Amino acid sequence: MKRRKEDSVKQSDELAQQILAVIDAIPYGRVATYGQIARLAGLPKHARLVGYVLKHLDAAADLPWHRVINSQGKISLSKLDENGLNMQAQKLLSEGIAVAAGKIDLKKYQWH
DNA sequence: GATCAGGCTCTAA
DNA sequence: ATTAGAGCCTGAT
Repeated sequence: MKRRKEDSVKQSDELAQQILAVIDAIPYGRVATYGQIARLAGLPKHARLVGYVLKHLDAAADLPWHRVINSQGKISLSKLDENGLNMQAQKLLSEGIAVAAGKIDLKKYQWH
């Protein structure tokens, strides 16, 4: 992360902003992959950063982080609720997105 | 600065 | 279809 001095400050902040903006734009009933989000945000190779940002900055924001999955259509997190079920999968299911064995059919639900 | 780790991705086996 | 290894980049120590 070394850039021109003028950018260095807002750089990281903007990256997060862009990422969040893209995620926020994911429509109901649709999902997107980390890589896709990174690309749309203008960050072709920062798929991991997307995950990182979400993990740390989702609490207060009302972002549909559950609509973000990896390129294989799987859920990477293993956050479980009191019933031992995957929270993300539940949110997706309640939006009408089919989740079979932790996997989602990208052909049908991926956002373009 | 040098190092490490991470909700990833791509390709090959 | 699943797994393993290498690549990429950033934020945190």
